[in-house]
Amino acid sequence: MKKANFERKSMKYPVLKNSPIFKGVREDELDDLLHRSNYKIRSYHEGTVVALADDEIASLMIVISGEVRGEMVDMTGKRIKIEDIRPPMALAAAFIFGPGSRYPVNVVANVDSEMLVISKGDFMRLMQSNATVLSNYLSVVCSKAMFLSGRLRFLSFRTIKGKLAHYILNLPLKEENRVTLDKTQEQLADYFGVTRPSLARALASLEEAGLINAKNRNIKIIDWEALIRLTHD
Amino acid sequence: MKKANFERKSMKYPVLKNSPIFKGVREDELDDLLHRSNYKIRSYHEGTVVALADDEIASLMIVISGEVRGEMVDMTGKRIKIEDIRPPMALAAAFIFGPGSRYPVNVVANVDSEMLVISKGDFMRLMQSNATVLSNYLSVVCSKAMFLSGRLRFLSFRTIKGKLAHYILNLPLKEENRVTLDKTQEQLADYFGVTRPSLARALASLEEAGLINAKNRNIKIIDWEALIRLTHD
DNA sequence: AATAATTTGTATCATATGTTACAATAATGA
DNA sequence: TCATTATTGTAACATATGATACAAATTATT
Repeated sequence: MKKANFERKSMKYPVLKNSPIFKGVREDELDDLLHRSNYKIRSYHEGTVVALADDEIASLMIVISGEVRGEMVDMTGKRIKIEDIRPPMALAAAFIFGPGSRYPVNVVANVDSEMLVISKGDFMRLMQSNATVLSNYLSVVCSKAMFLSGRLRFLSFRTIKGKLAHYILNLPLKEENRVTLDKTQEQLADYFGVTRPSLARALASLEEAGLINAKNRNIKIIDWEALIRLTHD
Repeated sequence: MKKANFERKSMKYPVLKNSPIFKGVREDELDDLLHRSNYKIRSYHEGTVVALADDEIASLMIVISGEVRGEMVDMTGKRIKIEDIRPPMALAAAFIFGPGSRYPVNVVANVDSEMLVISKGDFMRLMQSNATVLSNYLSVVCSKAMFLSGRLRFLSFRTIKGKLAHYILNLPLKEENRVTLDKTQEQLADYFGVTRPSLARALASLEEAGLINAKNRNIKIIDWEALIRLTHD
């Protein structure tokens, strides 16, 4: 027996169902929305430029296939990769509707890639016509703002011990007074924006001061009060 | 002759016309929008709590009259003021629609104040029905994200000289190679998150190294290349 | 012009962190 | 099990910055 009878017309870009912006929209509805939104598909060969830093942001662009990267170029021409963006994520989603919004970095295709492109105006109309998309997009932008705000507060701790205390206190408790670091010291140091030996020193210092017991990545919290105090410097 | 003939029904809250969220909406339209949005007015006496840190954000709140402040309370009970919020600004506007969004700080009335309150759901419907409000709000949130992102990048400069170089290079040119600092060293140091003497030292150091000539707040840029190089550390 | 209040320039000292290097330990794979 | 690699613990030193203090210079006010 052929399955054809049970098949419905498949989505053009099924990956969009999982995108932060379109998730929760019914398939047929999504097809319809897109169709009315004047979307375009643009293809980029490996290594070609998708957008240049300081280019004005004219559209919402979502990676459909392949992979692109954001990168900065310093004076000497050296490239610094910022992040990879894979399907079904969008470029600079939280910046699109800012006044005079421009791409903060260069965007280059890591491999042959396709982007779904919807102009700002069309996308705004799309949000007006579909509450789910509006809600999704607001969630994306607000999340980004919250993330950035949190990161900013985190970096505003002066000392490494302060950052470390904050980090430890926000780790999930394994058991009574025990947490486990989820990154290597190397990764943690990078996350903190400090060097690895300095981080190790801070850990040792917390232990020497009797605030914690650190055995490999397992940490037993001894003095909660003092740890909390460190996050208030 | 009486003026009454020429008077039209005045707006209930004219201050809203200048709010980032409602600006550009015609008066009668705004009245109508508000009326359909189930808005409420809440009054707060001086010193009373408008919202507590970690309270869930249930509504958009706009200061109509008076003044409120965001403040953190540290362990010892000491209060640290974050910012004052005056009419017609909103509370935590960029956080409202984040998943599980909560107030990041306590909000307290500085003086007797009134707040316009619209529930998240009602405000979202309002945005769907009015393109100007939608556009305004998106602009507010995206601007915030851009601001935070820029601030983050700024703070990621390790050295004070790096921050200073970046700051100087982004100042508007008065004339050929000349810029003017728009803040006192005190304010600048605060903005950089460093101490005032350290900032002065950094300035002196740049001058001694021959990158700039600093006379009071007037700065003459001598070595553009070297300044730019400092922003790439 | 005289005086007061801010703002700026410096100095000294303590400390946190970066830098580099190497050994010790743990994790991984043959 | 052994060997290899990755991770962690420390050390020594240089440097940037914080903290504090005070004098000089500038700006505001009378």
